[in-house]
This record gives sequence, structure tokens and C-alpha cells, in this order.
Amino acid sequence: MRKNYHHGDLRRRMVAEARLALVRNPDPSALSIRELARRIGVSQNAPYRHFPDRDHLLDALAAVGYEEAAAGLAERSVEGITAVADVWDTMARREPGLAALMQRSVPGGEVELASRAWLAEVVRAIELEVGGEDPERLVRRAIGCWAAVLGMTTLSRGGLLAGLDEWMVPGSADLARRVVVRR
Amino acid sequence: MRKNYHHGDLRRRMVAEARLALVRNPDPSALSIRELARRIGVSQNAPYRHFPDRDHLLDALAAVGYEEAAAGLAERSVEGITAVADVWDTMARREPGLAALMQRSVPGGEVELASRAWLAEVVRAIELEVGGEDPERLVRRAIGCWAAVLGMTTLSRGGLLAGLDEWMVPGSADLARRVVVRR
DNA sequence: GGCAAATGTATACAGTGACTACATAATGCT
DNA sequence: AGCATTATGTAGTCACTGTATACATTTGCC
Repeated sequence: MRKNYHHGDLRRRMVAEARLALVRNPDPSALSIRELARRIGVSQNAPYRHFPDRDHLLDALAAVGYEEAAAGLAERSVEGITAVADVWDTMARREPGLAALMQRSVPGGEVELASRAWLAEVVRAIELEVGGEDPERLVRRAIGCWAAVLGMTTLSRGGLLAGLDEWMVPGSADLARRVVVRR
Repeated sequence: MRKNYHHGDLRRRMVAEARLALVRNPDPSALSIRELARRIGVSQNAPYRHFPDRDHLLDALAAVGYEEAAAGLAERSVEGITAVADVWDTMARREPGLAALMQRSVPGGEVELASRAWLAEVVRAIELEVGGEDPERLVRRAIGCWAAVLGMTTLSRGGLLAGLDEWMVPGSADLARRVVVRR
């Protein structure tokens, strides 16, 4: 009889609220399904109708991160590698918790596809900058670039570079440009 | 009157047992203080005499990881960046859970010093490879190299490259060992 | 209109980190 | 040696978590 017995959009709402929670506290392991449900105003078990368990919620959120990153890169891939570094850096700085989630892809999960879309976009950006290399080399460069940027943001987000002087830390765009994967 | 009321070496034992637990299950958030205590045969609260909370235990373990990595690199730093990649990748492959811990440094924690020792060793390795560069560039290169290798192992350990690696390089997935940072 | 599927609620359980109060052993001072 | 202090253990408790099971309501389809 109640008007809002059914929420109507709980799945999407959970993902959004999880994202907010990660902004308040970037540690993904501190994220609680019950608290999200409470905050949304729904019973503590309702979320389980949409996600088999906690990990699947995190996976869905990480996928959103990759989708946004890919879209952001697509908009400005004219700029090449700089754009790759910039897009990832900005995301990692604004939402460190989200960035942390994006380091893991469960096989069969949503991240699997979304991260591939991101990688494709990186390949496109690299191609624009370095011109017509053979495709395999291109992909390897893209992976190297992604790894370099990811590594730099991981180091600084984790505080591993805290206290080091500014001049000691390489710019991630420069680094990304110099990293190459041998075959 | 019992013989073993005091364990005698509980702190070290906890770290060792935590490491084992991470080998059984690489997810650090699944690691339980109580279970470790149970396994050691000590009361569930005894560990708290040695670690103010769970995070400090993880920090201590991560520090051990950095110490070993630094020592391992010192033994073979003649080889330059490849040795860096090799040492890190081997560690990350054998103990992914430990590698995950090593992405975070609490200010004032043990990782802060240990990771600096590791970085110093990386600088040494890079210096051997590229010869006498000016110190600033050297440190930047070292950090960049660390980041690239870390990023690479994170990508493959996280499954983000699943399905791609064997496509790119028939037979072997040890991408990190093939990372090159150009000057 | 009625019935099945989707989506919500209520309740319960075992496990956790962490706190407090207390017990015992080890250490060091006199 | 004797004794007080400190280090290190135990016991018991609390609020909280993920998740399972059983039941209720709503929605959508024939």
C-alpha cells in the first residue's frame, strides 16, 4: 500500500551512492552495503536483489569509472598521450577510491568490457600521436602508457611519494611517452 | 603457571602468519586478526598488545615486503631496470596480496622508511644502467621506472589484461620484465 | 482479473575489529 | 631476596558487517 514500496531505480542508485561513499572515505573495504541501503532509505537486504554480493557492486562501480574515462578520453583524443595521462590523473585525484577499484577486473564482470573500451580509446590516442605503427606495437605502447600513468597515480595516491620534492616526481605524461613494452 | 602464558615472539609471529594468510587468500581486506590469533593459539586480543589496530599490522607486513624487495634488488642491481622489474614482478606474482599491501604508506608507518630504502636501491640500479646522469634526472628516472613496473604488474595481476597478453606475446605473460623506460 | 516474476521487508546467524576489566609473567630497583 | 612496575596475556562485551531464508508487496503480462 505504501507509495514507495518499490524504489524503482535501486541498482543505479546504489552505484551512485557507493561512489559518494568512496568520496567520503576512499577505502573500498570500508564501504558497507547496509549503510548505503540505510542512506537510500531501503531495507538492508534490498540491494541483494540487484547485486549477488558486495564484490559485484564494486565491479559495477569500477565499470562506470572506466566508461567515464573512455568517454572523457574520446572527447579529447586529439591531444594524444597527454590526454591519456590527464584524464586518468584527474580521475584518480578527484576520486581516489574509484581509482583503487579500477585496478581489478573480475573475469566475466562489467569491468572486463569497460576497461577494454578504455584501452581501445588509449590506442586511438596513441595512434594519433605516433602515427601509423604496426597494430601490435601500437597496443603494446598503449598498455605501457596506461601502466605508467596508473603506476604514477598509484604511488602518489598511496602516499609512497609523500615528502619527496616536487622535482623528483616525473610528470606522468612525460613518463607515459617514454614507456615501451618490448616484445 | 602455564608454561606458555606468554608467547614470547608474538609480534613477529603475527606478521609471518598474516603473510601466510595472504598467500592463502590474496585479498588483504579478508585478513582477520582473530583468525591469525586462533591459528597461533593465543587469545583473540593478544595481538592488540603489539599492534594498535589492524592497519598497523598490515603496515608492518608491507614494510617487510619492501625490505625484502630492496635486499633482493641489492643482490643483482647490476642489471638495471630489468632487475627492478624482475624483482618486483616476481614478488607480485608469488605474493599478490603482499604486493597489494605495498601500494599504501601510512605517514609515520614502517612502510615509509622501508619504501625509501627500496627507492634508493632502484636509484642505484638505474645509475648502473644509464651511467652518470645528474642526480635529479636519476631520481626522476628511478621513480618513473618504479611506477611503470608497478603499473604493469598491477594491470596483469588485476586481470585487466586477461586475454590480451597471450595475444600480444605468444607463450609468456611476463609483461613487466619487458618494460623499458626510454631516456 | 488473475497469476508469475520482480522487488521489496523481516529476521537470524556467524564472524569481525575494537574496547574494558582483569590475570599473569618478566623486569628492574632497592 | 623481595617487591612494585610494566609488558603481555585472557575473558567478556558491543556494535557492526555480509549474507541466507522466509515472507510481503508491487508490477507486468496473458
